[in-house]
Amino acid sequence: MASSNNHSSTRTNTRSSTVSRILDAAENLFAQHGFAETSLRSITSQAGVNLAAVNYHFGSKKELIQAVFTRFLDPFCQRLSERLDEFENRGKNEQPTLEDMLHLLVDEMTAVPHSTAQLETFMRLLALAYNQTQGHLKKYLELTYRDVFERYMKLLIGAAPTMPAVEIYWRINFILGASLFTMSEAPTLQAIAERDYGIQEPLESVMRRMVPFMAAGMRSGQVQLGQALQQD
Amino acid sequence: MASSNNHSSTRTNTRSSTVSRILDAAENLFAQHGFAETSLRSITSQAGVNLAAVNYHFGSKKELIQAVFTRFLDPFCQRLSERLDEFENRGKNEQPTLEDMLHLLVDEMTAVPHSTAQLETFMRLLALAYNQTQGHLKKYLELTYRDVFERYMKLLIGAAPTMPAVEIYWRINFILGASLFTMSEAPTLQAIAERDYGIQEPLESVMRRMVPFMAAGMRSGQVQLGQALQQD
DNA sequence: TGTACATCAGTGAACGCGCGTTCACTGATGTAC
DNA sequence: TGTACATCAGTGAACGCGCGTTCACTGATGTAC
Repeated sequence: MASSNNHSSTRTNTRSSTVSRILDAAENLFAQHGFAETSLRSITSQAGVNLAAVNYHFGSKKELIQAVFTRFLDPFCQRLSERLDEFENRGKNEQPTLEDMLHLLVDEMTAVPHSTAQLETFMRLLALAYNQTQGHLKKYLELTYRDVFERYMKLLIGAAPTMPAVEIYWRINFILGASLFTMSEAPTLQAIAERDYGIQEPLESVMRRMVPFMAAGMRSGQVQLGQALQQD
Repeated sequence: MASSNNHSSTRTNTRSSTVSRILDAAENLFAQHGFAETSLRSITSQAGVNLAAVNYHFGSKKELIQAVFTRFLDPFCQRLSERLDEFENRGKNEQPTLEDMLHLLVDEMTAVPHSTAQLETFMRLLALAYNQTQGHLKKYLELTYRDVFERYMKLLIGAAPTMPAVEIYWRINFILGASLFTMSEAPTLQAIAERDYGIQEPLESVMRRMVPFMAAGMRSGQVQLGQALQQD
């Protein structure tokens, strides 16, 4: 059934809402229960379509999972790539700072989804994908989006303070982990924050909170002459 | 079958190696493939025991999963609790620092497992457990280990710099996320570090790298009179 | 304009498979008298 | 010391269930002549 997969892009009648209904339902159910724990029956019944429609339109459950990610990541990487073009073309003395690079990600992640709820949902999916140990999904994502990822990393390393490359490497992973966790657990964490501190804030605001934390972590141990107290 | 579960602790003949063989196999396979993706058949065949032995000794797959966590977390929390006693009894002017509190966790986590490999395995399991959305596991862990967790948090907050409580709350979650991610992905990340930078280091060393990063992140934006450059 | 055919989205029912769990059973060990 | 019984760990085979996938089919729409 892999060949019939092509129809959905060649024949993009807006009436083929079945495809997007399936994607919507899959996105939410996967985020709530995980990939293995979500059955095609629960997806198709929530979407109000026939069970066989998933295999008809996507070929298999695997390919449906990939399609859910593609729908978010394609426009995200497209936008990110354009912003990276601009950064790369800047002169030597107007290179982006660490904070610029971090805010850039927040900007583009919040730009793609239709709602805050959808952003939270997708962050959960990203974290789930990362936690998959030996699945097809991780390989698929690495392969598909490697180019943009590597361009971003190059600029980020350029903005990082001078220190051994391996130290930068580890700190970038600390940042990545903090982001994935915070955003994928956002709804839970926000609820606790509201209950315990009475403070209600949108996900984007939480993401902005991460920037000074991460920038300071990256710069830790680095002697900053004259600018020790103005770094965020 | 829940009642037959009690035997394994009352009758602790060392010959009941079936139980620990099952736990060993389950620990590794769960970490490699996730809970839902690991069948009892694969666990029992790797352990070299009969399929029905899991239900006989543990009652159900759910309870096996919980037992895997208990085996690590019980001694860990026991040790941690004793260290917390000591910290809590200290005088006002010898309170533990942020770094003390972070190193404390590293100390006790590395003390429990038999090998580095087992530590990595267990960190994967912890991250998997956290990523479970609405499972029995998260509730079970929260309920069972809440007390020690809350005592640790109280001391950590006491060691944190003066800033709005909600800011501390978010930053602690950033730390938690960075830790879970780094440690659960440790084998992969270590392999990349060795390939790209030729540096081979044990997991404990990576965990120690996190301490200054996190401490600096926690203190970001905080004015540090006179001690600005000696904080790690 | 009318007819024949091809293409497509979508359907209903069934398929085989692997899963967690159950159950009657065996054999070894410990205990009571 | 010997016998009867209870308790326990472990077993082999089967159970029913939910899963992803398949397949023959329908009906609507587009195209060729």
